[in-house]
Amino acid sequence: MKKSIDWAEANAACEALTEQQDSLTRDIVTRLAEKWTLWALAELAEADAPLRFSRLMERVEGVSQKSLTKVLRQLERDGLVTRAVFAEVPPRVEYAITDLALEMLELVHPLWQWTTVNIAKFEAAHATYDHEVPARVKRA
Amino acid sequence: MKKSIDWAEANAACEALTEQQDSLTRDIVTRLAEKWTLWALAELAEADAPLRFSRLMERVEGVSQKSLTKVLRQLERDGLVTRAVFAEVPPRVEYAITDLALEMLELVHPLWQWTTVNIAKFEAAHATYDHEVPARVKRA
DNA sequence: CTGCATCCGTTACGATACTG
DNA sequence: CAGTATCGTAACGGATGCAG
Repeated sequence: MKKSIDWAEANAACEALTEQQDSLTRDIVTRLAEKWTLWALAELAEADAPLRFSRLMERVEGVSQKSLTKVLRQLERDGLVTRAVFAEVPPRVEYAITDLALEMLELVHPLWQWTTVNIAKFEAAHATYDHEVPARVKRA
Repeated sequence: MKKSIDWAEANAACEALTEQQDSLTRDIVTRLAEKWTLWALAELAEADAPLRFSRLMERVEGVSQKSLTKVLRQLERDGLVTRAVFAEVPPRVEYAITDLALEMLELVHPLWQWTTVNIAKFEAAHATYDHEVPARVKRA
């Protein structure tokens, strides 16, 4: 069960990237954990069809217009969603998830799954933490 | 190659969690992508031995003391690293990665790997994005 | 050596009001 | 309907100085 990562290989892969590519990799992964990104992607994936801005906003419960707009713009820039504007009145804009994003979600899913399965361990860790004295271990 | 996620099942798993557990799951995943968290964990995993604060700080290039301290405290609370204080002079504090964190890294690794392998696609997406008019599609 | 306290600029996010 | 503009709050993260 302990297949342990090959760090030599992993480092080699990292160093094969340009400075810029390495930075971009970091950015992509970081963005995944911004407050609404994963949620929005998951809703688009689950819908399995293009969604209008307002439909998507209903599903991503609690997001503000501003934040959703920003997140979607970023995802579009990253090639993870497509944005289709229809010149109608009233205006219609549809967002859809790309194959690239679907592939990515396939990899994020096991991580999420594992976290939910092991959530008890994290709860336990938090419960026992209080004992520790954060700063000094010192006696009086 | 398109094994697509079973959303019904995924949702069921989510709803089996308490409000608090769901929130904690989100927190854990979110923290993984905070600026230094993954990097610090990876260094501890690669070292495969406890590291002193200053050794770790050398390896996590560019991190400030403040940020590293904060990250390590959080990881300790989450049960992902252990912190051993030795009552010596000068003081020695050693950080080590836990099995829980190693298990987690196993799942994060493929995501990172995939991102580096597909980095060209993201670069391409960014390169072609400029054409789009972010706001109005309007004619003149 | 470890790491807390403080200052400070930047970014994230929400609420509200307004436009095509 | 789908944003943009503006405002205010909060959190992030670096730099520096100090303490045990």
